[in-house]
Amino acid sequence: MTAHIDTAQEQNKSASSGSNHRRTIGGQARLAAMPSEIAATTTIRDLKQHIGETVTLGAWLTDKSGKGKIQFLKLRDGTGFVQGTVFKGDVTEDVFEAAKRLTQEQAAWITGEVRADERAPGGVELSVREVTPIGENHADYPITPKEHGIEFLMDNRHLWLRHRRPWAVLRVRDCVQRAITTFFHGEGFVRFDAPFFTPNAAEDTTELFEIDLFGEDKAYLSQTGQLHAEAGAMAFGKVYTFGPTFRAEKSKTRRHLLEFWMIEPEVAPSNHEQNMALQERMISFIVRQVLAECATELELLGRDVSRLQGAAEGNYPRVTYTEALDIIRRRIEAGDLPDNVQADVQPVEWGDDLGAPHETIVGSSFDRPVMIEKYPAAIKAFYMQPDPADPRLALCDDMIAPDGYGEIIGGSERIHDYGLLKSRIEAQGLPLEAFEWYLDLRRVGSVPHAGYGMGLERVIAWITGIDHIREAIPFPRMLTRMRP
RNA sequence: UCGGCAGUAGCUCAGCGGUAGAGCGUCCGACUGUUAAUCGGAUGGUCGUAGGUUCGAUCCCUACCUGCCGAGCCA
Repeated sequence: MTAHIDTAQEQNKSASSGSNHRRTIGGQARLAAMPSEIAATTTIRDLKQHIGETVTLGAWLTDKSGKGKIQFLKLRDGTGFVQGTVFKGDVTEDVFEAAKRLTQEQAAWITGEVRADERAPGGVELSVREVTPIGENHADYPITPKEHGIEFLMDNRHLWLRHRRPWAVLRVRDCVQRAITTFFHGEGFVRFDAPFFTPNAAEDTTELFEIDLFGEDKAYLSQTGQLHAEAGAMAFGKVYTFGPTFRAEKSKTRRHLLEFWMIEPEVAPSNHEQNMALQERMISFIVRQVLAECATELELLGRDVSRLQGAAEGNYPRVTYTEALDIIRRRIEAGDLPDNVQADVQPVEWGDDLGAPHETIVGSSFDRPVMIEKYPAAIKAFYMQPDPADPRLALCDDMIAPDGYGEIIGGSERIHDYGLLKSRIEAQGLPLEAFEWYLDLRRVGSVPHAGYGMGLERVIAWITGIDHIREAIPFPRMLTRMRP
Protein backbone atom coordinates (compact mmCIF):
# COMPACT_ATOMS: atom_id res chain seq x y z
CA MET A 1 0.00 0.00 0.00
CA THR A 2 1.20 3.47 -0.78
CA ALA A 3 0.71 6.40 1.52
CA HIS A 4 -0.65 9.45 -0.22
CA ILE A 5 -0.57 13.03 0.75
CA ASP A 6 -2.84 15.50 -0.94
CA THR A 7 -1.05 18.73 -1.64
CA ALA A 8 -4.10 20.20 -3.33
CA GLN A 9 -5.29 21.95 -0.23
CA GLU A 10 -1.82 23.30 0.32
CA GLN A 11 -1.18 24.90 -3.03
CA ASN A 12 -4.10 25.99 -5.08
CA LYS A 13 -4.52 24.91 -8.58
CA SER A 14 -3.07 26.79 -11.47
CA ALA A 15 -5.31 27.62 -14.41
CA SER A 16 -2.78 29.40 -16.53
CA SER A 17 0.83 30.28 -16.18
CA GLY A 18 3.68 31.84 -18.01
CA SER A 19 6.70 30.10 -19.41
CA ASN A 20 10.25 30.69 -18.39
CA HIS A 21 11.53 31.41 -21.87
CA ARG A 22 8.98 34.10 -22.57
CA ARG A 23 10.13 36.35 -19.77
CA THR A 24 11.95 38.73 -22.07
CA ILE A 25 8.96 40.57 -23.45
CA GLY A 26 6.72 43.18 -21.91
CA GLY A 27 8.07 45.42 -19.17
CA GLN A 28 11.08 43.26 -18.46
CA ALA A 29 13.65 46.04 -18.45
CA ARG A 30 11.85 48.16 -15.91
CA LEU A 31 10.57 45.30 -13.79
CA ALA A 32 13.96 43.71 -13.39
CA ALA A 33 15.68 46.94 -12.47
CA MET A 34 17.54 46.79 -9.19
CA PRO A 35 15.26 44.37 -7.35
CA SER A 36 17.80 44.22 -4.54
CA GLU A 37 17.04 47.84 -3.67
CA ILE A 38 13.50 46.88 -2.76
CA ALA A 39 12.86 45.65 0.75
CA ALA A 40 9.94 43.98 2.44
CA THR A 41 8.07 46.34 4.75
CA THR A 42 6.23 43.62 6.65
CA THR A 43 5.50 39.88 6.66
CA ILE A 44 2.36 37.91 5.86
CA ARG A 45 1.99 36.92 9.50
CA ASP A 46 1.58 40.60 10.46
CA LEU A 47 -0.65 41.72 7.56
CA LYS A 48 -3.72 42.09 9.78
CA GLN A 49 -2.00 44.99 11.51
CA HIS A 50 -1.65 46.83 8.19
CA ILE A 51 -5.19 46.82 6.80
CA GLY A 52 -5.67 49.81 4.52
CA GLU A 53 -1.92 50.33 4.15
CA THR A 54 0.30 49.70 1.15
CA VAL A 55 3.03 47.19 1.94
CA THR A 56 5.79 45.27 0.16
CA LEU A 57 6.34 41.56 0.67
CA GLY A 58 9.27 39.41 -0.34
CA ALA A 59 7.34 36.33 -1.38
CA TRP A 60 7.29 33.12 -3.37
CA LEU A 61 4.42 32.19 -5.66
CA THR A 62 2.93 28.94 -4.42
CA ASP A 63 0.31 28.89 -7.13
CA LYS A 64 -1.68 31.11 -9.41
CA SER A 65 -5.07 31.03 -11.02
CA GLY A 66 -6.16 33.43 -13.69
CA LYS A 67 -9.52 34.42 -15.04
CA GLY A 68 -8.85 36.64 -18.01
CA LYS A 69 -8.52 40.13 -16.60
CA ILE A 70 -7.84 39.05 -13.02
CA GLN A 71 -4.91 37.08 -11.64
CA PHE A 72 -4.93 35.41 -8.24
CA LEU A 73 -1.43 35.03 -6.86
CA LYS A 74 -1.07 32.58 -4.00
CA LEU A 75 1.87 33.87 -1.99
CA ARG A 76 3.99 32.69 0.92
CA ASP A 77 6.93 34.31 2.67
CA GLY A 78 7.82 31.78 5.35
CA THR A 79 5.67 33.44 7.99
CA GLY A 80 2.37 32.58 6.37
CA PHE A 81 0.23 32.40 3.27
CA VAL A 82 -1.89 35.06 1.56
CA GLN A 83 -3.59 35.65 -1.77
CA GLY A 84 -2.80 38.63 -3.94
CA THR A 85 -5.31 39.84 -6.52
CA VAL A 86 -4.22 41.62 -9.70
CA PHE A 87 -6.98 43.33 -11.68
CA LYS A 88 -6.03 44.36 -15.17
CA GLY A 89 -7.75 47.71 -14.81
CA ASP A 90 -5.92 48.58 -11.58
CA VAL A 91 -2.35 48.18 -12.75
CA THR A 92 -0.19 48.99 -15.73
CA GLU A 93 0.05 46.55 -18.60
CA ASP A 94 3.63 45.75 -17.51
CA VAL A 95 2.60 44.79 -14.00
CA PHE A 96 -0.28 42.64 -15.20
CA GLU A 97 2.00 40.85 -17.66
CA ALA A 98 4.64 40.36 -14.96
CA ALA A 99 2.02 38.79 -12.70
CA LYS A 100 0.86 36.51 -15.51
CA ARG A 101 4.41 35.38 -16.20
CA LEU A 102 5.31 34.40 -12.62
CA THR A 103 5.80 30.64 -12.37
CA GLN A 104 5.30 28.33 -9.40
CA GLU A 105 7.83 28.98 -6.61
CA GLN A 106 9.31 31.98 -8.36
CA ALA A 107 10.32 34.75 -5.95
CA ALA A 108 9.16 38.35 -6.32
CA TRP A 109 8.70 41.61 -4.49
CA ILE A 110 4.97 42.18 -4.25
CA THR A 111 3.62 45.62 -3.38
CA GLY A 112 -0.06 46.14 -2.71
CA GLU A 113 -2.78 47.38 -0.46
CA VAL A 114 -3.82 45.18 2.46
CA ARG A 115 -7.55 44.57 2.41
CA ALA A 116 -9.84 42.75 4.82
CA ASP A 117 -11.91 40.29 2.79
CA GLU A 118 -14.25 37.68 4.19
CA ARG A 119 -13.74 35.55 1.06
CA ALA A 120 -10.07 35.09 2.00
CA PRO A 121 -9.18 32.05 4.16
CA GLY A 122 -7.03 34.17 6.50
CA GLY A 123 -9.43 37.13 6.39
CA VAL A 124 -6.88 39.30 4.56
CA GLU A 125 -5.97 39.84 0.92
CA LEU A 126 -3.51 41.97 -0.97
CA SER A 127 -4.60 44.20 -3.87
CA VAL A 128 -1.42 44.04 -5.88
CA ARG A 129 0.02 47.24 -7.38
CA GLU A 130 3.59 46.26 -8.29
CA VAL A 131 5.27 42.94 -9.14
CA THR A 132 9.04 42.71 -9.37
CA PRO A 133 10.40 39.22 -10.07
CA ILE A 134 13.59 38.27 -8.26
CA GLY A 135 15.56 36.11 -10.62
CA GLU A 136 13.94 33.49 -12.75
CA ASN A 137 13.19 29.79 -12.46
CA HIS A 138 15.26 27.37 -14.49
CA ALA A 139 13.11 24.29 -14.06
CA ASP A 140 9.49 23.30 -13.73
CA TYR A 141 8.47 22.85 -10.13
CA PRO A 142 7.83 19.15 -9.52
CA ILE A 143 5.34 19.23 -6.67
CA THR A 144 1.94 19.89 -8.18
CA PRO A 145 -1.32 20.68 -6.37
CA LYS A 146 -2.39 17.07 -6.47
CA GLU A 147 -1.97 13.79 -4.72
CA HIS A 148 1.61 12.56 -4.38
CA GLY A 149 3.18 9.43 -2.93
CA ILE A 150 5.40 9.72 0.10
CA GLU A 151 8.45 8.47 -1.81
CA PHE A 152 8.14 11.24 -4.38
CA LEU A 153 7.58 13.87 -1.72
CA MET A 154 10.55 12.65 0.32
CA ASP A 155 12.74 12.58 -2.80
CA ASN A 156 11.78 16.24 -3.09
CA ARG A 157 11.92 16.96 0.64
CA HIS A 158 14.15 20.00 0.04
CA LEU A 159 11.28 21.54 -1.95
CA TRP A 160 8.37 19.96 -0.10
CA LEU A 161 9.51 21.88 3.00
CA ARG A 162 8.00 24.96 1.33
CA HIS A 163 4.47 23.58 1.50
CA ARG A 164 1.91 24.13 4.20
CA ARG A 165 2.01 20.70 5.81
CA PRO A 166 5.77 20.50 6.47
CA TRP A 167 5.69 24.19 7.34
CA ALA A 168 3.10 23.53 10.06
CA VAL A 169 4.75 20.37 11.43
CA LEU A 170 8.22 21.88 11.61
CA ARG A 171 6.94 25.05 13.26
CA VAL A 172 5.43 22.80 15.93
CA ARG A 173 8.84 21.12 16.21
CA ASP A 174 10.40 24.51 16.86
CA CYS A 175 7.74 25.23 19.47
CA VAL A 176 8.34 21.88 21.21
CA GLN A 177 12.08 22.45 21.29
CA ARG A 178 11.66 25.89 22.81
CA ALA A 179 9.14 24.53 25.31
CA ILE A 180 11.65 21.92 26.43
CA THR A 181 14.45 24.39 27.07
CA THR A 182 12.01 26.80 28.74
CA PHE A 183 10.67 24.05 30.97
CA PHE A 184 14.06 22.78 32.12
CA HIS A 185 15.42 26.27 32.62
CA GLY A 186 12.41 27.03 34.79
CA GLU A 187 13.05 23.90 36.85
CA GLY A 188 16.67 24.81 37.47
CA PHE A 189 18.27 22.33 35.08
CA VAL A 190 21.60 22.80 33.32
CA ARG A 191 21.84 21.80 29.68
CA PHE A 192 24.65 19.27 29.51
CA ASP A 193 25.94 17.97 26.20
CA ALA A 194 27.01 14.33 25.99
CA PRO A 195 29.57 13.17 23.41
CA PHE A 196 28.49 11.61 20.11
CA PHE A 197 31.49 9.29 19.86
CA THR A 198 31.58 6.53 22.43
CA PRO A 199 33.98 3.62 22.81
CA ASN A 200 31.43 1.31 24.36
CA ALA A 201 27.78 0.51 24.28
CA ALA A 202 25.50 1.31 27.14
CA GLU A 203 23.36 -1.66 26.26
CA ASP A 204 24.04 -3.65 23.11
CA THR A 205 26.51 -3.03 20.25
CA THR A 206 24.28 -4.48 17.56
CA GLU A 207 22.34 -1.23 17.54
CA LEU A 208 25.41 0.97 17.14
CA PHE A 209 26.87 2.58 14.05
CA GLU A 210 30.56 1.79 13.94
CA ILE A 211 33.07 4.51 13.15
CA ASP A 212 36.56 3.78 11.85
CA LEU A 213 39.21 5.72 13.76
CA PHE A 214 41.98 5.96 11.16
CA GLY A 215 42.07 2.20 10.77
CA GLU A 216 43.60 1.74 14.21
CA ASP A 217 40.63 1.72 16.49
CA LYS A 218 36.87 1.78 16.48
CA ALA A 219 34.30 4.07 17.99
CA TYR A 220 30.53 4.11 17.88
CA LEU A 221 27.95 6.80 17.37
CA SER A 222 26.19 7.37 20.65
CA GLN A 223 22.78 5.82 21.11
CA THR A 224 22.27 7.51 24.46
CA GLY A 225 23.83 10.25 26.52
CA GLN A 226 22.50 8.80 29.75
CA LEU A 227 25.70 7.48 31.31
CA HIS A 228 27.46 10.79 30.77
CA ALA A 229 24.37 12.66 31.95
CA GLU A 230 24.63 10.72 35.21
CA ALA A 231 28.12 12.14 35.66
CA GLY A 232 26.63 15.56 34.97
CA ALA A 233 23.85 15.05 37.51
CA MET A 234 26.44 14.33 40.21
CA ALA A 235 28.17 17.59 39.26
CA PHE A 236 25.18 19.89 38.71
CA GLY A 237 22.24 18.17 40.39
CA LYS A 238 19.83 18.55 37.49
CA VAL A 239 20.96 18.24 33.88
CA TYR A 240 19.50 17.37 30.52
CA THR A 241 21.02 16.44 27.21
CA PHE A 242 19.38 17.51 23.97
CA GLY A 243 20.79 16.29 20.70
CA PRO A 244 20.80 13.73 17.93
CA THR A 245 21.02 10.04 18.70
CA PHE A 246 21.88 7.19 16.36
CA ARG A 247 20.40 3.72 16.39
CA ALA A 248 21.40 1.09 13.88
CA GLU A 249 18.09 -0.71 14.20
CA LYS A 250 16.77 -2.15 10.96
CA SER A 251 13.34 -0.87 11.83
CA LYS A 252 10.90 0.07 9.13
CA THR A 253 7.94 1.39 11.05
CA ARG A 254 6.24 4.73 11.45
CA ARG A 255 7.93 5.13 14.85
CA HIS A 256 11.61 4.70 13.91
CA LEU A 257 14.43 6.78 12.50
CA LEU A 258 18.14 5.94 12.31
CA GLU A 259 18.88 9.45 13.51
CA PHE A 260 16.53 11.12 15.94
CA TRP A 261 16.66 13.77 18.64
CA MET A 262 16.48 12.78 22.25
CA ILE A 263 16.10 14.68 25.49
CA GLU A 264 17.63 12.95 28.51
CA PRO A 265 17.17 14.60 31.89
CA GLU A 266 19.07 13.16 34.84
CA VAL A 267 18.54 14.27 38.45
CA ALA A 268 20.57 13.57 41.58
CA PRO A 269 19.35 12.97 44.14
CA SER A 270 16.03 11.71 42.84
CA ASN A 271 13.91 8.58 42.77
CA HIS A 272 11.40 6.70 40.68
CA GLU A 273 8.34 8.64 41.92
CA GLN A 274 9.96 12.04 41.42
CA ASN A 275 11.14 10.91 38.00
CA MET A 276 7.61 10.10 36.86
CA ALA A 277 6.29 13.39 38.26
CA LEU A 278 8.94 15.25 36.26
CA GLN A 279 7.97 13.43 33.08
CA GLU A 280 4.34 14.40 33.54
CA ARG A 281 5.17 18.04 34.25
CA MET A 282 7.39 18.22 31.16
CA ILE A 283 4.99 16.59 28.68
CA SER A 284 1.97 18.55 29.90
CA PHE A 285 4.00 21.78 29.70
CA ILE A 286 5.04 21.01 26.12
CA VAL A 287 1.45 20.29 25.08
CA ARG A 288 0.16 23.47 26.71
CA GLN A 289 2.82 25.53 24.94
CA VAL A 290 1.97 24.06 21.53
CA LEU A 291 -1.76 24.58 22.09
CA ALA A 292 -1.08 28.20 23.05
CA GLU A 293 1.37 29.05 20.27
CA CYS A 294 0.50 26.81 17.33
CA ALA A 295 -3.28 26.95 16.94
CA THR A 296 -2.90 27.94 13.29
CA GLU A 297 -0.50 25.10 12.56
CA LEU A 298 -2.64 22.46 14.31
CA GLU A 299 -5.75 23.64 12.51
CA LEU A 300 -3.96 23.51 9.17
CA LEU A 301 -2.98 19.92 9.95
CA GLY A 302 -6.56 19.05 10.86
CA ARG A 303 -5.53 18.03 14.38
CA ASP A 304 -8.44 17.51 16.77
CA VAL A 305 -7.06 19.54 19.66
CA SER A 306 -9.70 18.24 22.06
CA ARG A 307 -7.73 14.99 22.00
CA LEU A 308 -4.76 16.85 23.50
CA GLN A 309 -6.73 18.38 26.35
CA GLY A 310 -6.07 15.56 28.82
CA ALA A 311 -2.36 15.61 28.04
CA ALA A 312 -2.28 19.36 28.69
CA GLU A 313 -3.98 18.96 32.07
CA GLY A 314 -1.70 16.35 33.65
CA ASN A 315 -2.88 13.65 36.08
CA TYR A 316 -1.52 10.94 33.83
CA PRO A 317 -2.67 7.46 34.82
CA ARG A 318 -0.01 5.08 36.14
CA VAL A 319 -0.35 1.35 35.83
CA THR A 320 2.16 -1.30 36.75
CA TYR A 321 3.46 -3.75 34.19
CA THR A 322 1.42 -6.46 35.91
CA GLU A 323 -1.75 -4.35 35.76
CA ALA A 324 -1.04 -3.58 32.11
CA LEU A 325 -1.02 -7.31 31.35
CA ASP A 326 -4.52 -7.52 32.85
CA ILE A 327 -5.75 -4.60 30.75
CA ILE A 328 -4.33 -6.23 27.63
CA ARG A 329 -5.84 -9.63 28.45
CA ARG A 330 -9.28 -8.19 29.23
CA ARG A 331 -9.46 -6.14 26.05
CA ILE A 332 -8.31 -9.02 23.86
CA GLU A 333 -10.90 -11.30 25.46
CA ALA A 334 -13.60 -8.66 24.95
CA GLY A 335 -12.53 -8.17 21.34
CA ASP A 336 -12.18 -4.48 22.21
CA LEU A 337 -9.12 -3.58 20.11
CA PRO A 338 -8.03 -0.27 18.57
CA ASP A 339 -8.33 -0.03 14.78
CA ASN A 340 -4.57 -0.16 14.24
CA VAL A 341 -4.04 -3.40 16.18
CA GLN A 342 -4.19 -6.73 14.36
CA ALA A 343 -7.00 -9.03 15.50
CA ASP A 344 -4.61 -11.94 16.11
CA VAL A 345 -2.71 -10.16 18.88
CA GLN A 346 -1.91 -12.45 21.81
CA PRO A 347 -1.90 -11.68 25.55
CA VAL A 348 1.49 -11.25 27.22
CA GLU A 349 2.86 -13.81 29.69
CA TRP A 350 4.30 -12.32 32.85
CA GLY A 351 8.01 -11.85 32.23
CA ASP A 352 7.74 -11.13 28.51
CA ASP A 353 8.17 -7.64 27.14
CA LEU A 354 5.27 -5.65 25.73
CA GLY A 355 5.16 -5.36 21.95
CA ALA A 356 4.04 -2.32 20.03
CA PRO A 357 0.44 -3.59 19.64
CA HIS A 358 0.25 -4.17 23.40
CA GLU A 359 1.43 -0.65 24.10
CA THR A 360 -1.21 0.62 21.68
CA ILE A 361 -3.92 -1.29 23.56
CA VAL A 362 -2.85 0.15 26.92
CA GLY A 363 -2.40 3.63 25.42
CA SER A 364 -5.88 3.58 23.88
CA SER A 365 -7.42 2.78 27.27
CA PHE A 366 -6.90 6.36 28.47
CA ASP A 367 -7.56 9.88 27.19
CA ARG A 368 -4.03 11.08 27.95
CA PRO A 369 -0.52 9.59 28.11
CA VAL A 370 -0.21 6.62 30.45
CA MET A 371 2.85 5.54 32.41
CA ILE A 372 3.54 1.82 32.68
CA GLU A 373 5.90 1.21 35.60
CA LYS A 374 7.78 -1.60 37.30
CA TYR A 375 8.63 -3.96 34.49
CA PRO A 376 10.43 -7.24 35.26
CA ALA A 377 14.08 -6.37 35.85
CA ALA A 378 15.16 -9.26 33.61
CA ILE A 379 13.88 -7.55 30.45
CA LYS A 380 15.25 -4.11 31.30
CA ALA A 381 18.65 -2.44 31.24
CA PHE A 382 21.38 -3.42 33.71
CA TYR A 383 21.55 -0.03 35.42
CA MET A 384 17.93 0.08 36.64
CA GLN A 385 17.32 0.06 40.40
CA PRO A 386 15.40 -2.98 41.69
CA ASP A 387 12.11 -2.38 43.48
CA PRO A 388 12.81 -2.91 47.22
CA ALA A 389 9.27 -4.26 47.63
CA ASP A 390 9.84 -6.92 44.95
CA PRO A 391 13.38 -7.29 43.57
CA ARG A 392 12.04 -9.07 40.48
CA LEU A 393 10.84 -5.63 39.35
CA ALA A 394 12.77 -2.58 38.17
CA LEU A 395 11.92 0.97 39.26
CA CYS A 396 11.33 2.08 35.72
CA ASP A 397 8.53 3.41 33.54
CA ASP A 398 7.57 3.90 29.91
CA MET A 399 5.21 6.70 28.93
CA ILE A 400 2.84 5.67 26.15
CA ALA A 401 1.18 8.32 24.00
CA PRO A 402 -2.47 7.89 23.03
CA ASP A 403 -3.71 6.93 19.55
CA GLY A 404 -1.01 4.39 18.77
CA TYR A 405 1.97 6.74 18.81
CA GLY A 406 3.69 4.36 21.19
CA GLU A 407 6.43 4.88 23.70
CA ILE A 408 7.56 8.49 23.94
CA ILE A 409 9.55 8.20 27.17
CA GLY A 410 11.55 5.47 28.85
CA GLY A 411 13.05 6.13 32.26
CA SER A 412 14.19 4.68 35.54
CA GLU A 413 15.81 5.14 38.87
CA ARG A 414 19.48 4.15 38.47
CA ILE A 415 21.40 1.73 40.61
CA HIS A 416 23.44 3.79 43.07
CA ASP A 417 25.08 0.93 44.98
CA TYR A 418 28.61 0.17 43.77
CA GLY A 419 28.56 -3.55 44.46
CA LEU A 420 25.16 -4.11 42.90
CA LEU A 421 26.00 -2.16 39.75
CA LYS A 422 29.31 -3.98 39.32
CA SER A 423 27.66 -7.37 39.66
CA ARG A 424 24.99 -6.36 37.11
CA ILE A 425 27.62 -5.32 34.58
CA GLU A 426 29.42 -8.62 35.05
CA ALA A 427 26.20 -10.63 34.88
CA GLN A 428 25.37 -9.01 31.53
CA GLY A 429 28.79 -9.96 30.19
CA LEU A 430 29.71 -6.32 29.57
CA PRO A 431 33.40 -5.33 29.56
CA LEU A 432 34.09 -4.01 33.05
CA GLU A 433 37.03 -1.81 31.98
CA ALA A 434 34.72 0.21 29.72
CA PHE A 435 32.53 1.04 32.71
CA GLU A 436 35.26 1.92 35.22
CA TRP A 437 34.51 5.66 34.96
CA TYR A 438 30.79 4.92 35.31
CA LEU A 439 31.50 2.85 38.43
CA ASP A 440 33.53 5.77 39.81
CA LEU A 441 30.22 7.66 40.08
CA ARG A 442 29.21 5.01 42.66
CA ARG A 443 32.60 4.80 44.34
CA VAL A 444 32.44 8.43 45.47
CA GLY A 445 29.45 10.47 46.55
CA SER A 446 26.85 8.13 45.10
CA VAL A 447 23.20 9.00 45.69
CA PRO A 448 19.92 7.60 44.42
CA HIS A 449 19.23 9.29 41.09
CA ALA A 450 16.90 8.94 38.16
CA GLY A 451 16.31 10.11 34.63
CA TYR A 452 14.65 9.34 31.34
CA GLY A 453 14.88 9.71 27.60
CA MET A 454 12.24 11.33 25.41
CA GLY A 455 12.08 10.86 21.65
CA LEU A 456 11.47 14.31 20.18
CA GLU A 457 10.03 13.19 16.84
CA ARG A 458 7.56 10.79 18.44
CA VAL A 459 6.24 13.57 20.65
CA ILE A 460 5.91 15.88 17.64
CA ALA A 461 4.17 13.19 15.57
CA TRP A 462 1.68 12.58 18.35
CA ILE A 463 0.95 16.26 19.00
CA THR A 464 0.55 17.12 15.31
CA GLY A 465 -1.37 13.93 14.51
CA ILE A 466 0.81 12.99 11.52
CA ASP A 467 1.02 9.25 10.89
CA HIS A 468 4.80 8.84 10.50
CA ILE A 469 7.67 10.43 12.41
CA ARG A 470 9.68 10.96 9.21
CA GLU A 471 7.73 14.18 8.73
CA ALA A 472 8.60 15.42 12.23
CA ILE A 473 12.25 16.13 11.29
CA PRO A 474 13.43 18.31 8.38
CA PHE A 475 15.53 15.64 6.68
CA PRO A 476 14.78 12.13 7.99
CA ARG A 477 17.43 9.44 7.97
CA MET A 478 16.05 5.95 7.58
CA LEU A 479 17.01 2.56 6.20
CA THR A 480 15.82 3.64 2.78
CA ARG A 481 16.33 7.39 3.02
CA MET A 482 19.69 9.19 3.07
CA ARG A 483 18.95 12.08 0.74
CA PRO A 484 18.26 14.85 0.26
C1' U B 1 15.86 -10.45 9.36
C1' C B 2 10.59 -12.15 8.59
C1' G B 3 5.46 -11.39 6.54
C1' G B 4 1.94 -8.66 3.23
C1' C B 5 1.37 -5.30 -0.94
C1' A B 6 3.27 -2.66 -5.01
C1' G B 7 6.59 -0.87 -9.44
C1' U B 8 2.91 1.54 -16.56
C1' A B 9 3.63 9.40 -19.00
C1' G B 10 6.70 14.72 -14.77
C1' C B 11 2.67 13.14 -10.71
C1' U B 12 -1.60 9.81 -9.17
C1' C B 13 -3.46 5.62 -11.34
C1' A B 14 -6.53 2.34 -14.95
C1' G B 15 -5.64 -1.47 -18.48
C1' C B 16 -4.94 -5.91 -21.65
C1' G B 17 -1.61 -12.74 -24.25
C1' G B 18 -1.93 -9.24 -30.36
C1' U B 19 3.35 -2.99 -30.02
C1' A B 20 -0.55 1.94 -24.49
C1' G B 21 -5.07 4.90 -21.67
C1' A B 22 -7.34 8.71 -18.14
C1' G B 23 -7.03 12.76 -14.79
C1' C B 24 -3.63 16.27 -13.12
C1' G B 25 0.94 18.94 -14.49
C1' U B 26 3.44 21.52 -18.55
C1' C B 27 2.75 24.65 -23.27
C1' C B 28 -0.90 27.79 -26.52
C1' G B 29 -5.76 30.27 -26.47
C1' A B 30 -10.71 32.17 -23.99
C1' C B 31 -12.75 34.07 -19.46
C1' U B 32 -13.16 40.21 -13.74
C1' G B 33 -13.67 36.35 -7.65
C1' U B 34 -10.62 31.68 -8.32
C1' U B 35 -9.68 28.39 -3.67
C1' A B 36 -7.88 20.94 -6.73
C1' A B 37 -11.61 27.00 -11.23
C1' U B 38 -13.85 26.04 -16.07
C1' C B 39 -13.71 25.47 -21.55
C1' G B 40 -10.87 24.43 -26.38
C1' G B 41 -6.14 22.78 -28.47
C1' A B 42 -1.10 20.72 -27.96
C1' U B 43 2.72 17.91 -25.32
C1' G B 44 3.91 13.52 -22.99
C1' G B 45 6.10 6.13 -22.44
C1' U B 46 12.89 1.47 -22.52
C1' C B 47 5.15 -0.65 -18.99
C1' G B 48 11.51 -1.76 -12.44
C1' U B 49 15.80 -5.39 -14.26
C1' A B 50 17.26 -10.18 -16.22
C1' G B 51 15.83 -14.80 -17.78
C1' G B 52 11.77 -18.33 -19.17
C1' U B 53 6.87 -20.02 -21.50
C1' U B 54 4.55 -18.50 -26.22
C1' C B 55 3.84 -17.50 -33.20
C1' G B 56 3.68 -13.09 -30.11
C1' A B 57 4.73 -10.85 -23.11
C1' U B 58 3.62 -4.57 -20.27
C1' C B 59 0.19 -8.85 -19.12
C1' C B 60 1.71 -15.65 -17.41
C1' C B 61 6.20 -18.06 -14.60
C1' U B 62 11.11 -17.57 -11.93
C1' A B 63 14.93 -14.76 -9.82
C1' C B 64 16.68 -10.16 -8.54
C1' C B 65 16.26 -4.80 -7.48
C1' U B 66 13.48 -0.82 -5.39
C1' G B 67 9.61 1.19 -2.40
C1' C B 68 5.37 1.11 0.98
C1' C B 69 2.82 -1.22 5.27
C1' G B 70 3.49 -4.36 9.51
C1' A B 71 6.43 -7.54 13.12
C1' G B 72 10.77 -7.83 16.12
C1' C B 73 13.84 -3.93 18.65
C1' C B 74 13.43 0.59 20.74
C1' A B 75 12.67 6.68 21.92
